[in-house]
Amino acid sequence: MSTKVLSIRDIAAKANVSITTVSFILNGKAVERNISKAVIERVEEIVKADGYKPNQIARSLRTGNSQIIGLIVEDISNPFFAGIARLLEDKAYKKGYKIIYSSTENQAGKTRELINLFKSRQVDAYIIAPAQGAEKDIESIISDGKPVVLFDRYLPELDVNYVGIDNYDASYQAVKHFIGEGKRHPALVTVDLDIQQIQEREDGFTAGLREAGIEDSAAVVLKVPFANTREQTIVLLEELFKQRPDVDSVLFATNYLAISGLLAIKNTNKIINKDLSVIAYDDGDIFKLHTPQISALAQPVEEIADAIIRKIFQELSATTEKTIERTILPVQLIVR
Amino acid sequence: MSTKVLSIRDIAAKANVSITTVSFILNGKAVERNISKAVIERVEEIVKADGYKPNQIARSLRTGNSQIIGLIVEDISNPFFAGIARLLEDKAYKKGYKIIYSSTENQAGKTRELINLFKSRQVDAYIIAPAQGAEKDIESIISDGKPVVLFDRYLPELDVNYVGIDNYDASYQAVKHFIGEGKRHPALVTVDLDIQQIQEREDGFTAGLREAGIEDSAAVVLKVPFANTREQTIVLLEELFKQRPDVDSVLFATNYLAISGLLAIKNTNKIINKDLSVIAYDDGDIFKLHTPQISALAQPVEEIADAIIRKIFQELSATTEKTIERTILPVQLIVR
DNA sequence: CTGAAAGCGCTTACAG
DNA sequence: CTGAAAGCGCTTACAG
Repeated sequence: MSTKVLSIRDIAAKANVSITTVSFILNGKAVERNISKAVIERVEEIVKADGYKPNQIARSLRTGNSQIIGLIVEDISNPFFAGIARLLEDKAYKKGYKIIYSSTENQAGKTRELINLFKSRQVDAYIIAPAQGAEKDIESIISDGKPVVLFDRYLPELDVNYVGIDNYDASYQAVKHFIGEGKRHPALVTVDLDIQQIQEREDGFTAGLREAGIEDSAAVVLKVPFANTREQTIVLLEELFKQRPDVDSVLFATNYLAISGLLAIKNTNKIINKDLSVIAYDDGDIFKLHTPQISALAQPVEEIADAIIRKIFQELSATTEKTIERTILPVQLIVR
Repeated sequence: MSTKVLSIRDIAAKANVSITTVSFILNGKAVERNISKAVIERVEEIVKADGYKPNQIARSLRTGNSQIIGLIVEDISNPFFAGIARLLEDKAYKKGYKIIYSSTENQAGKTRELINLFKSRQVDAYIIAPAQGAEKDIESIISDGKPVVLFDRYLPELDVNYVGIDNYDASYQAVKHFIGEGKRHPALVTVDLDIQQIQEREDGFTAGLREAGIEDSAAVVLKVPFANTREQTIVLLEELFKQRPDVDSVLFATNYLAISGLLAIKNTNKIINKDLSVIAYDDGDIFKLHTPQISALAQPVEEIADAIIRKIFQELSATTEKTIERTILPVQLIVR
């Protein structure tokens, strides 16, 4: 039943040459090795006819690289990460690289396991939206000399490539928009993670308020526990709207918080755009389709994916010293 | 800069034993090999202290398996596939397996490349939502003796495990619901792919109409080209609603068609639930959040993932003859 | 123009 | 209770 898989040895035998010759032909070094046209053609024909594919495992063991890039995100089913993953996959594919990905659920332990897994699979480069606490593990791959690009979340202690957005400015834009609409009581609904990016989203928010002459003490900031189920979050938000009826605008710091928030608002008697302005981080179909449509801080996903891939391949082909690059991309407020 | 990676040889040297002994200890065969407690402890301590991880590439080359399952879907950024991927990832992880995934964009050529890639990486099993035309390639992995489970799409010519839903009955339920609401002119918006699953969705629809005494000739079925951009699809749908003002209910055969459809309906003067009943295949946040909420044919994703994983691991541990299993799960119409 | 041989880091049948 | 050695399928420095 299990058909025998061909090896380079089989091809060499069929073609009456050594495996060395076959290997050189397969790796495009036939010309530089002055292998005769006749032999090249003979071997290529046999390879094609038999559908021979070199065993990448053996090749990896020998060469130490794998043509695989490891991608580590918090949750691949989050549309933002799924979208980035898809873009990275396309772009890497065109250069002959594959992406393998896995979710960490924002646990440093799981991140460590994944990094170890990827290490033991000899991935050639890493793209990581890191969980807090993963610093040591990330350092270890950097010191292995592998290209590493962090995105979405930044680890300040680490001297490493990063592609992200200007979270501070994004939140600031959002508040400015609220104030421009005459709102005086904006709220921020964020997550209780101690992540630089999340902190920046809050800082931009409070800075915007301060500029508008609204005191810090008047600011409404709700930090939703990361581990909450959606149902728990909805209850929490309903409570917020009940206790603070003066809130006239809300900025949601993540797309899933915005979704919970919209569901919570449905259960109140607040009417969006009349009683309450809403802006969500990350754009998506869901905000376009909502009635009314929801304004969003759209991350430039295409540019993010481009910047990541560019840096990865720059380092993969680097002969010279690597330079750390931090790319901060602007976010566009889409008003609807 | 690049710290030296440890090998089993280094550990053996440090512990003053042979690599054979280290290997047996690492693979939990220390007891059956009667290795002394002292040696076991010494080796384990060194392994731990040095953070040694066996090179999986070498292990794969030697054993012929990889503890990796390959997942091939049409588009990982589609929420249905992203959700399934995440569930499979969790379930496989618990059994010590990793999932690697890639998107085919429904092209047989890309499917072939991916299968070849996975083959050359020696994945242990395959989970595939197959594109039409991939039959030969799938046959080749089956004849390699690897476990294969298809899902979402079925290839009738192939004698292979499958996990799917009862598409015929789902569409039939939807039509029945429309008729129960007094609708007499249901439309089906589907895709022009020649896939069994899509055909079944149409067959259930027309069967429901026929049962209600509505003639085939009166049925409105729009087949949207697969390659359409969203904008093209929206134009097409607006055209449909203009030309067939009698349509009083619509079943969308995929989640992305429903999204385009809802956007198109926004541009007409039709009011959902008043002028037009809507049911979408695949449930999601987007339908829950829409105003009004949209009824959906919810695929039992958890059950689908469970059935796939169960079959995969059953075959991976199979000592006896494998039996082909086809699991068809019921779909629930969620009326909103 | 071409090949024999070493070696990547493991596992395991065999021997003692 | 433990180890020497073969071999998985490649790549490549070296030799001719």
